[in-house]
Amino acid sequence: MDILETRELRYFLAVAEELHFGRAAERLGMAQPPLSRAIQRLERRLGVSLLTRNRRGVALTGAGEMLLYEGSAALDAITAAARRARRAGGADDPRGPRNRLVLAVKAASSHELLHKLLDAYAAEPDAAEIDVLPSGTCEQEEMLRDGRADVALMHKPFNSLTGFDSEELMTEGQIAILPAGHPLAAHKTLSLADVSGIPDLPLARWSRNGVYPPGPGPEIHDQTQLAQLIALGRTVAVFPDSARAWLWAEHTAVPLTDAPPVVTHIAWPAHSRSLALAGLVRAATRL
Amino acid sequence: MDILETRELRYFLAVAEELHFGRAAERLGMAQPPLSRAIQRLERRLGVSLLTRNRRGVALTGAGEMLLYEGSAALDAITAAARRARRAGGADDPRGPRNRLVLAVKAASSHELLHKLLDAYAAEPDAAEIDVLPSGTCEQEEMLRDGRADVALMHKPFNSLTGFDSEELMTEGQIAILPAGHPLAAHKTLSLADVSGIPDLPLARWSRNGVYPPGPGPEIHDQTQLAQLIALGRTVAVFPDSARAWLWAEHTAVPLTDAPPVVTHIAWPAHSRSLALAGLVRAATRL
DNA sequence: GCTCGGTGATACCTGGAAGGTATCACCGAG
DNA sequence: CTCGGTGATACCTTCCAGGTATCACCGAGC
Repeated sequence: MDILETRELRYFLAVAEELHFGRAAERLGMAQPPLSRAIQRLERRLGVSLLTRNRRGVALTGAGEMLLYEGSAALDAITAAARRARRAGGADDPRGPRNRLVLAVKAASSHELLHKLLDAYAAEPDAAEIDVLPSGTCEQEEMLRDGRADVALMHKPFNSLTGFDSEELMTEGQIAILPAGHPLAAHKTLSLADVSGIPDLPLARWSRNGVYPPGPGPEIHDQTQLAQLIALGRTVAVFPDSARAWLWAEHTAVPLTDAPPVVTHIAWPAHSRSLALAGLVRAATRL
Repeated sequence: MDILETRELRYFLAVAEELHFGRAAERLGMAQPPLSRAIQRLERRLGVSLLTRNRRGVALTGAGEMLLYEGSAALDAITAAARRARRAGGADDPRGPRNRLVLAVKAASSHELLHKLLDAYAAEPDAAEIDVLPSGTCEQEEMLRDGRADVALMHKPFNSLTGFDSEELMTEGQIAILPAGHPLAAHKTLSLADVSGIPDLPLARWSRNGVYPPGPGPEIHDQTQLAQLIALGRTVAVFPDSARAWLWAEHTAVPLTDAPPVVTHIAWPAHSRSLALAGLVRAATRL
């Protein structure tokens, strides 16, 4: 029943995502025929057909869709197990096995809360070492799932907390960051509608999992680039209040009245049972 | 990095649980030498030592403990993926792929709520078929995790809901079920202390994952056996209020004043995204 | 209609890994 | 000092994963 090898799962996921045996094989660094055979074997073993091969490509069956969903989670769990075991044994640490915890934080988020958290935790007795791992926009969930991180700072409503345990740390409003010279910068407050429909100032677009939302605004790769584009009067961006910390003289921050508040949580996989993690969470809730 | 094959993981878990290569190999249906080699290979590949082999057996290192924890979850996720894919494809259903949902319920729990739930859901348009899967005491969590079930009725505080999403359905008090002739049966109410310290009437013991808690009372395998033992005046048991449904004439139910209330939840894996499941949960919350 | 490009499947071969048996090396208990 | 019990090693066999060459199929062109 559990005759599903990691390798087969990896192969299937590649095909299910590419919907093309040739490209999937290339991505896996192998030839196409063994890949076809592996999938056939898997289908035979499971007793269901996962893909329909018709003219012009491949489509997923119901069972295939199910295996794609559940299988990605399972593969994440496996790589997480391997990674966490390696870390616990100090495999990537020349100083040998020590108590450490990897904390994922959005690269663009405020340093203030993070500093307070790290200081508070470092003061605890038997504090583990914390590796701070900067992550892309909304990448923290994936990092927790596949074991690159043990705990993360997440921002509702941008991150989804399903499957994780979490504690609320902080709530803040959002601001629009405008070029200082722009007429709208003179306002005391703005609404989302005010900043989303400006013809000469399109909203900046952040990538999410490598994909950019559609729209006229520029595609943003990092915070410095964004800051520059705003300073040049080319775009406007919406950020949590704490972004004020990195504003330039050429920027103006205006509070948004109707933007949803951003709630920062500390979150971790629900099954975690680590003392170091418990200590960090305790320190966080005491902030 | 994710070079951790399912087979290797299964092998390691067997050794980690048995702490003995010979017994683990027997359990896996293989000879001991290839098992030893497989574990060595795994340790070399991960770059950490998982077990310390000293005189008189085997012990887990820190990395080994981590892999035991995370690895069991990962193996569950894999078997769940395989099982759910098989089910979605109708592999074990001669009538072919159809929309079904497996609901795990504690075998001894009340039929009343279950009936109402199934009836309410069956009335929905496009209702999937529900397979009701009776489970042992507190086995529902495991069944959700390894894919034998898609959704479960759980009873707080007996079941842990960590890692699952859930909705509360019902709260009830607990009762002591006594032989009708026993002096205590005359009381209007009792406390936990009253029923746990009776010399001639030791508390019945249910198995949990095949293990029985220590105590003088008889080991119970099923509800009928328990009912008989109570009727014979040999034991007493504590149950949620709804157990009144199956009492015999020789039994007397007495409410417990200080027993924690039992809350029935409908629970499912947090990552589930099935329409049928959503419908069932909707029907459940409307009860 | 026929070819052509692109798809996945099949045939066949080969190297390596997984598993089995026999045996060793080690150590603690008598 | 042996003996029982442990895990490790040596060596062999089998089988499967992967590679190359090729086929079978189909839709789009000319």
